[in-house]
Amino acid sequence: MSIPKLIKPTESELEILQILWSKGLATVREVHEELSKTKDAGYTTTLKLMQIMNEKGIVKRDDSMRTHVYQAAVNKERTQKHLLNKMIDSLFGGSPTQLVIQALGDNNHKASAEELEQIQALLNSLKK
Amino acid sequence: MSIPKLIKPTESELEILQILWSKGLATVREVHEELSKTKDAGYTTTLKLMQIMNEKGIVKRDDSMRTHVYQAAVNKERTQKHLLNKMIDSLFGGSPTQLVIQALGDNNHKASAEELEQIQALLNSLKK
DNA sequence: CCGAATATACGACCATTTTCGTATAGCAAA
DNA sequence: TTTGCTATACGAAAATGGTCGTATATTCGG
Repeated sequence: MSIPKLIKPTESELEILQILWSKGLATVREVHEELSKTKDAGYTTTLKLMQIMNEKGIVKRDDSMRTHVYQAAVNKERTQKHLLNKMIDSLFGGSPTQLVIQALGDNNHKASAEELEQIQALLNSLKK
Repeated sequence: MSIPKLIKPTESELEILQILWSKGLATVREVHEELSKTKDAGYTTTLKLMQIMNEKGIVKRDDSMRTHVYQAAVNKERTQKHLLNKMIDSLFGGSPTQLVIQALGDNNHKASAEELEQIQALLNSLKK
């Protein structure tokens, strides 16, 4: 069994990963278009980033065509969990509860009744 | 009215902030001693970090004595919330629920029965 | 008063991340 | 085939974060 490697994507890499996670497969141009909506950077910048991510093994690419096709090489949930753990340790003294409380009390991202039920269900299963 | 400025502490700065939040007031040496428990860096490194944090306004210091006394200049809860929001947006598609689920399902940081109750209480109050 | 201990200030170095200019090649329409 | 668009490759500058050496000042014990 292969231990999931320690991945620590940078800010920019995370932005690209998000796009790849949602698209599945994408070319540099597609990623760049998407990125341009919220960010202002040149095409070659995006290209370089993705090339480096490829070297790091964060993404995979099919370069059999002239236009290369990329996809994420790291698991979304695992990456989320990993970064979340880091935040729990570095910002919440190792207590996920504190984090959860802050997250739920967040007024910018209100949770819907439906979502609350979802959490309730999880909570119930944890209580046992 | 002045909106609290956007703070984005680095990893190292966060470590120092944690110590300052717990101690209230502390000298560079005290912070350094504490830091040394988990990290291996020279005294002047810690000093420099804290000097920079002072310039950035992340910490305040009283330099009326030879040995300066530092304290955090940013609010703990607000900083937590701010960084949490960033993570929710950048990694969980804006859904705090997804984050909460990941956090509660974390096996590295198991929540105690007591903590679960705490979350339950919060959940109850949110449901109304 | 002298020297050791301890404090801050400051500059420099190094690694990493981010940025982009430029070179070069494929491709397709005229 | 020539022109123009689009692609990748590559190198290098710029920005950032972290590290520490060294200089200098203060304090205190003797």
